[in-house]
Amino acid sequence: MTGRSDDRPTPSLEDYLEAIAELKAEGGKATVTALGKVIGVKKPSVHSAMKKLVEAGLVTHEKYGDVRLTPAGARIADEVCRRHKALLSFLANILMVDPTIAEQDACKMEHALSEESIHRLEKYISFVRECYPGSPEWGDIFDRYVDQGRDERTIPDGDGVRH
Amino acid sequence: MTGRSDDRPTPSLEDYLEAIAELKAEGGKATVTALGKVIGVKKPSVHSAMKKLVEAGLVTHEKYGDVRLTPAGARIADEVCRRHKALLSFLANILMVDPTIAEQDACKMEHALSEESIHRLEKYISFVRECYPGSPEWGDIFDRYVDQGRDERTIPDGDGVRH
DNA sequence: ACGAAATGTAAGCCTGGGCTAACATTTACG
DNA sequence: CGTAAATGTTAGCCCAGGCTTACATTTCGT
Repeated sequence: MTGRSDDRPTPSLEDYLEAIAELKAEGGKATVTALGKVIGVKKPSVHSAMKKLVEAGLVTHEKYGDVRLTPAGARIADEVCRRHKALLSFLANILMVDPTIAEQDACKMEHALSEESIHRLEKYISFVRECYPGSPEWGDIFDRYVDQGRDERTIPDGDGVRH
Repeated sequence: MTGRSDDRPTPSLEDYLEAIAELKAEGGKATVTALGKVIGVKKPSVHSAMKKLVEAGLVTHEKYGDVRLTPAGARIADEVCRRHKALLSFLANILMVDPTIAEQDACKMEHALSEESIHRLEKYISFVRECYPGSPEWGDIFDRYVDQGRDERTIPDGDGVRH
């Protein structure tokens, strides 16, 4: 009863599924070279990854053709994308981490979080959004807090992190 | 200017460093078998990991002796531990994920987050703690929100996850 | 429509990080 | 104090997931 099909593909394979979905979403074809560029690996690496995904029944890939997600593959790709979006939103909009770094971190964390945690994170994000509707102060307040260590009054707490 | 010594050991090696620190903290010796039990691997795996950590100058390990962190190793172990604690605190205390799952997720994510994100996460945690000092309502409100999809009024969102 | 450029595939290598089986050393107990 | 149990080490294997190099197929431009 822990969580449904928690037999996730490996992080690497999840990345490939995500990239395939991404390319399709942009109206393009998921070719071996395109995937290689998106993910940052060489063509033969993509090829062998596709072999594994085909075996797992997550994509179809005819010789010299493009790659397509099966329903099962699409479902997983959506899941990964959902995790990515939630993490990115939290990092960028709530923690207000630099967008580039937030993106990098989301890419890595999206493979590490359980379904339960992501579920609650999504809820938390919308909860915060609804409880502080469009509050423009929020960013400033938290930003000052991060830089100074306290809200208004400056009382150094000496935790060593300074920057 | 991106981030200091961002040449982290691999996730696996970070786990070993963390475990060594943990064992010491509990007043024990970091032996090969103890490490194997903590991390969940066999002795030879520990052994070869230690070889790498010795090469990297992060631990000392004399033949048939116990393992000790060098200053550099201790510094990294502390960092990892800091990341772990921040993530665990966020998951367990703010998202209120089940403690066991929170612990598992923290273990995996602690290798994925950048220094910048962890820094801001730590600040966020104390910020929330200070802004909602001991509010016992908080947990209930958010909990209901998670289960119901809205704050007070019940508007099911049908996302299928139920538990 | 044919050959060059782009694209896809195959074979084989490397590294990280596990494992087992076998051997070495140390520890502890009768 | 000597031997069995515990502990540590070595050698050699496996898998994931990259890589290069070489070869196959398709696409395109003239």
